[in-house]
Amino acid sequence: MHKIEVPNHHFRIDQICGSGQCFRLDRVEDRIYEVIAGEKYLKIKQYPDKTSFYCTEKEYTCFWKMYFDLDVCYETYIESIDKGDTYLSKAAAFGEGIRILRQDVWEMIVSFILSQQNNIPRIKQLIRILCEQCGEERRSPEGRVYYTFPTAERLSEVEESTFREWKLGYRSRYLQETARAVAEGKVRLSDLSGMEYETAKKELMKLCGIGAKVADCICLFALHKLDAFPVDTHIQKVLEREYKKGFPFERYRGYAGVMQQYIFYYDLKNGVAMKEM
DNA sequence: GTTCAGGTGGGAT
DNA sequence: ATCCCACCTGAA
Repeated sequence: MHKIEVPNHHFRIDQICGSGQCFRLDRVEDRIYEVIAGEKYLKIKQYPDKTSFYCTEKEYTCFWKMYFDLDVCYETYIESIDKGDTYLSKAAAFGEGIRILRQDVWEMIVSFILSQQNNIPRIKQLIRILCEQCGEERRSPEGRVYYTFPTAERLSEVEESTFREWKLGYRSRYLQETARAVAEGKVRLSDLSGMEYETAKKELMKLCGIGAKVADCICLFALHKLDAFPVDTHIQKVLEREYKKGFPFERYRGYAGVMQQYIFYYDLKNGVAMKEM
């Protein structure tokens, strides 16, 4: 099996895995991860100093390098952090290997519609059901079975009641209506990446089940609009606790979303650590 | 039994 | 505009 090796410069798969931006990236063995993006499958092995991508040179340069945003230097983002901002400095040091992925728009729309009032394991489970029921079965180079992410056209054919049987709950209607709207071309997904952040966000919010928070997640994790700063209940609490005078969005103009990820990951992992004490 | 988990839509003010 | 609350489900 052909593989590509890259140094781990501000790149940690486990951190990306735990940052909640991707629901189809999983650790399958020690150091080994698998990710499915749209129709594509990739096996990854990450050592302390380097990462092996099990794919061809072409697949790496044309897709995965871009997908993991490996052309961008995240050290620059981290170095720009206000040294007097102890909380953000600690958060960034803790999650320094996080990268903002460039995921598929439709996949993020569905994933974050399902994410509301839901936890990560359950979101993953719901996505797994959708892929197994409506995606296409494929095999990895090593023969592992996986399922592609179902298209809007395919999901628009599914009854709302069927989604409810699959335990999507009240999100069933949102998904049904959004899949239909996208399949009918009411919102043209291919146009979104060319739009400014605010415009793309407004366009996304035309879809049923997509409010400000979900739209920001889609802007950040699919459209790579780094201005997007999704505020969920977790981030809200951190802002109230650590930034009573307001978060310095001006200072991080153009990449506040990267800071959001450091904060989110830091808060999420510390929350778990606290519970285990 | 209650609350909460990475919110949103719809209706009342 | 802003507030309020119902909404599916499963786990603590």
